[in-house]
Amino acid sequence: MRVSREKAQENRKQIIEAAARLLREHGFDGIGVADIMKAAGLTHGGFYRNFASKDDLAVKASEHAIADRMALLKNGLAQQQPQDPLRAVVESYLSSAHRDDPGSGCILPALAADAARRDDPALRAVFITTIQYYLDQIAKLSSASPRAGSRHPAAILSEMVGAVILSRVIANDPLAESLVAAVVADIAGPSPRRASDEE
Amino acid sequence: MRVSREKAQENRKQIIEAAARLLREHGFDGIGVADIMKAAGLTHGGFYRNFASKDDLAVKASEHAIADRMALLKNGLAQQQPQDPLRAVVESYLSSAHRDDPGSGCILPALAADAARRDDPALRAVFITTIQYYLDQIAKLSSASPRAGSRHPAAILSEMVGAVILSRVIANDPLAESLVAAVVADIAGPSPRRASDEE
DNA sequence: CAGTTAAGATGACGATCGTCATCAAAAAAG
DNA sequence: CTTTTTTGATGACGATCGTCATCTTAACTG
Repeated sequence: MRVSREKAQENRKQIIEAAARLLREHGFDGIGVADIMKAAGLTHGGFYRNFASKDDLAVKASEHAIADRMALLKNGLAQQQPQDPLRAVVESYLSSAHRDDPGSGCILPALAADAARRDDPALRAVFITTIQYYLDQIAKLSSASPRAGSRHPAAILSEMVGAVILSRVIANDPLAESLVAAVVADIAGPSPRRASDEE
Repeated sequence: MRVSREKAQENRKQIIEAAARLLREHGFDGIGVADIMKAAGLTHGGFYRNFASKDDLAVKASEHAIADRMALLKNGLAQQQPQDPLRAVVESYLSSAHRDDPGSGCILPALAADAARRDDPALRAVFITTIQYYLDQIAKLSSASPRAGSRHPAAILSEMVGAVILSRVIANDPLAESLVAAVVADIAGPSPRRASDEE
């Protein structure tokens, strides 16, 4: 049952998107090829016409996931134009929306520990690129922030990623909310008064 | 082939220790019961006389792993008596010895992301206890540190855990060393001059 | 329109998964 | 010493794993 080239290309995109979500939710070893294909609305048969291996898909899915996130961050900043962009990014990264939905979130808290266990250079490369991207962004944002660049971007990124991971493992425990609040305040300073009543 | 009670107890300990190492190295879904038993010097047959399930073993192994780490931290501080204990802990946590050997390291960077994906309350409880323990220790240590308690323990712990995870995924890339150095300096301040030439 | 190409469904492969029934054998209990 | 108990080895179960061969079918090529 051959389909049109456009349909085939769309199917391939569906596979990558389903994989991006399911791999982040269940880990590289927590989800199978068949389940990914089913989530994409296909059977497992056509998989190896699209990808060389499951590892290959993992690379493509990770790339797609992080490209999505980069676009989301860029658009968010462009239309919000926050006065403290670093705070805006941290609050978004540590929001319950992000913490409670790893499937559409950043690959670093979701998959970095998994990726560290593989010796797939292509996969590691995606994570190196991702980390470098975040470091650049944080450097740029924190220089435009009230607490101008007082900390190294690597420190801020580590703290953000660690906080998301820890908050996820203790989700539903009151400890989670206090941890997140402490980290937001640590990075962006205490919550500012509303813009209308600034001194 | 029955063995003595002492031998049986020792075997059980071997299983837990092998599991603690292999689970941290390969993740909960990355290693099987048979391989764990083999690493413990046994066959897979006797497993379910010792543990109710693989999940049950994961809980016991995580508990053992963190108890081991707590003892190591306690002993290290007791015999070193560092003048800046928080710095000593951070430097140890971010040392290449720890980063390059997840199998005998802290369960937070190794398994927290994995644990967050399971809805096993017993397993989550181990991680909640572990996090609470670290928060208490950091609170205690940082009040005895030169940079006295200026930051919330949750911020410091998140940063430490995140840094280990990120450094592991980019191991062998020069970025890893600079990230670790930046995080150590961020938490403990710039490397102090030797004690002999303090001002 | 006829011939060719390729996408995807079906189904199977060997391996491995978690789990358990069974059994041999030696330790413990009497 | 005899009997009972229990450890751990053997082996198998159904399910699932990643991967691939085959075939149908329809899109593309000429």
